[in-house]
Parts: sequence; C-alpha cells; structure tokens
Amino acid sequence: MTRGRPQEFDREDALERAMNLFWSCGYEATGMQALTEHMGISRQSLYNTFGDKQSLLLQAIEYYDKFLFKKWREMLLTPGSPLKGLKVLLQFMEVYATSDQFRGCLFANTTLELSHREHEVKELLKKKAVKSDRLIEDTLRNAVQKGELVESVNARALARFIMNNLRGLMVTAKGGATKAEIKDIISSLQKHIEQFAA
Amino acid sequence: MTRGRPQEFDREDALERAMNLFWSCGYEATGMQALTEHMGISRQSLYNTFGDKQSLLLQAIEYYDKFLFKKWREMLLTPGSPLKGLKVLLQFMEVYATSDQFRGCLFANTTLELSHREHEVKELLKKKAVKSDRLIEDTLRNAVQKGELVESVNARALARFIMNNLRGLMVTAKGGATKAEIKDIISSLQKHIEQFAA
DNA sequence: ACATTTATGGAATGATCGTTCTATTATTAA
DNA sequence: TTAATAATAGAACGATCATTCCATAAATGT
Repeated sequence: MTRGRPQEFDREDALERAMNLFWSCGYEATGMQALTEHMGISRQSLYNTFGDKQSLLLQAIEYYDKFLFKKWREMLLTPGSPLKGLKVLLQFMEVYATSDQFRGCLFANTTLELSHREHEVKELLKKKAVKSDRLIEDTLRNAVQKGELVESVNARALARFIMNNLRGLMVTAKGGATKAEIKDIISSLQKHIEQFAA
Repeated sequence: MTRGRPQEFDREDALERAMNLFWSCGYEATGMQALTEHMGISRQSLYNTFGDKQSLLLQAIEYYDKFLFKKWREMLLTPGSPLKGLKVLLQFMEVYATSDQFRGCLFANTTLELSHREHEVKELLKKKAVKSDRLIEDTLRNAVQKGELVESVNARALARFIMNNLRGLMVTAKGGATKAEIKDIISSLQKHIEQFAA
C-alpha cells in the first residue's frame, strides 16, 4: 500500500524527548533548535512529523497525559483499597515535590505560561484538568462503595479540593519550599480526607 | 544639592505599569518595546531608572508585594476578628478567581516560569512565599489568642495548607475552572478551617 | 554662563526566534 | 525503472529580541 522510504526514528521516542524538554524548560524557553538536537531528528523531519511548535506542544501534552494517568491509575488501583491508593498517590507526590529532580507538572506549567493567550492550548488543558478531577472523584466514589468513606461525603467537591492542593503543591514546591513545608501540606490534606472515613 | 534636570515621570507609576504588564503577559512574552510603550517612558529612561529587564522584573515583584500585602492586611485586620478577616480574604479570592479580569498571581506565574533558571528571581520569590505563609500564620495565632480557634491547632501547618490552596487556586482558575469548581474548593477550605473553631 | 542630569528619538548592535525553501541522497512499493 | 516518501544539510527568510551608542534638547543647581 504505502510507498516511499519508511520513517527511521521512533515517533513516540521523539515525542517523549520533546515532552521532557517542554516539561523542564517551559514553552517559550525551549527553542526549535534545542528540540531538534534533543529529539535527535532533523528540522525537516520535525516539521513534517509534528507540524509547528505549538502543534508539537499539543502532542507533547497528549503524551504527558498518557504517561501521567497511567502512573496515577497504577497507584490508585494496585493497593486494592481506593483509599489506600489515594494515600499512595499523595505520598508519591510528597516524595516528588521534595526531590531534586522536581520540575513541576507540565499541565500546571503550561497553564500558567500559555492558557491566557493560546486558546487551543487552554482548551486542551481544561480537558486534562477535568480528567484529573474525575479520576480522583471516581476513586472517592469507589471508596464510598467499599465502605471506606461515609456516604454523606461530597465526592466531587472533595476531588476538586484534592486536585487543587496538588496543583498548589506544584507551585509551592517550585518556589523552593522546604521538605517540612511540603510534609505539612500533604499531612493536612491526608487528615482532611480521613475526616470522611467511615 | 542635586543638579541636573529632575525626573519627569513618576517612578512608582511607571513601575506599576510594568508590574501590570508582567502580571498579565508573563516575563518572556513581555518585550522591552511593549514595556516602554505601556510605561510611557523612553527606552533610555527605562534602562537608566530600572536597569535591565530582569532587574525591572525584580522591582516589579517588590511593587506587587507592597500592593498585595497592603490589600491582604486590610482584609485580615479590618473586620476586627482574625477569623472573619480570613473569611473575607478567602471570599475575595473566590470572587477574583471567578472574575473575567482574572490573571493569576504574579508570584505564582513567575515562580513557574522563571524560578528554575533564574536563581535571583527564585530567591526573591521564596522570601515572598515565606512572607505570605507568615501573614496567615500570624492571623491564625491571633485567632487562637482571641479564643476563636482551639489552642491545639498547628497554626504553621494550617497556614501552609491555606496558602497551598490559594496557590492551587491560581492554577485551577487559570485553567478555566467553572465558578462551581472554585466555590467547591473555597467551601472545602472554609470547612477545613472551621474544624478548628473553638 | 556652566556643569550636570534627564528625556527623547533613531540608528545599530549581535543574537536568536520560528519557519520555509532547495537540493541531494536513501529507501521503499508498484 | 519509476514514483513516492523520508532523511539530511544548508541557506535563507523576515521578524523580534534585549541592549547599547549617539546626538540633541530641556531643565535644574551653582
């Protein structure tokens, strides 16, 4: 069917590298030259495969989405108990926020940098934010169903509250907060959730 | 004493305009040409008075600090009761986060955009973050002293938790959250605080 | 009058930006 | 072989970036 020379580089690999550069440096600070070098492909191949810079960012965000939610789902599901899964996630966020390799969240970074002037980017990020909220909300509903949380809990509001705290953590941690500060925040959030334990 | 032509423009006015531009557009997206136009002074005057772009940003952040904490202190103090003052502040943040003129927080915006590569900027922003935490912490201690909060409350941890939520709100709101989402978050935060009411 | 400081406008710097074009080579399917 | 697709390198695009230099005019204190 298809004719012509096949693609040599792995599209996913190149995209992952682009994602990492956007994640580490931000959108404006990441130049096309740095991208080609870090992705290991030529300028033409980049434009042919991913389009212009903004289009590449959108695809990098989608890749980050896949990458992130896979990890989140693993943490939320594997412990068997939804509430324990949530604690694993929060514990992981604490470790990440206090690590030397911390570079925030690509969603949060890009939201603050671009959402006010790039409508297409904003729309995509809005969907991802809703998706995050839903994932936590579903986890909370599972916890209610398994009798781990009281039925009177407002799962949607609590999920939004938790996600708001995680977004805040991305700012607090990037601002150079100490480990003690991060621990205080996660600990407070844990206790807030335990309030609704059955 | 001083000889020569006196400065014609008002330094504070020009700085406020610079702050507003950085606040609305971000650091990288704000060009020197846009700054001179919006500040109403010539390029030379800008460099003579404020130094280079990064130096101008640092001064704009200081101006924002003055501007912000003055407003916060007013809200926290005027109602007479520390706890009521805190509620006024949270209510104000809810209104701001759901307004059409919302443009986030200059501290948060700049933290995510620059703190990972501009050490001097990061240091300054770290100080402002600590200052915010302290302001809330002091308010909470006043509330304890006035018998509005139980003595067992960990004022420092709670202050950090509140500030983390406000930072999160700056991301959540910029991501295009609905008014219902913002209300859920502020409402949850209010209830969390009321937990410690005496 | 004189020295000093500021303001203004224009030109120029060198660098980098994202993007496109051209030309050449390589690898596939028909 | 031929047509089609992809890879690479290099040049060039026009635009914008932050910054500096220059020349000139205006307003001050001594």
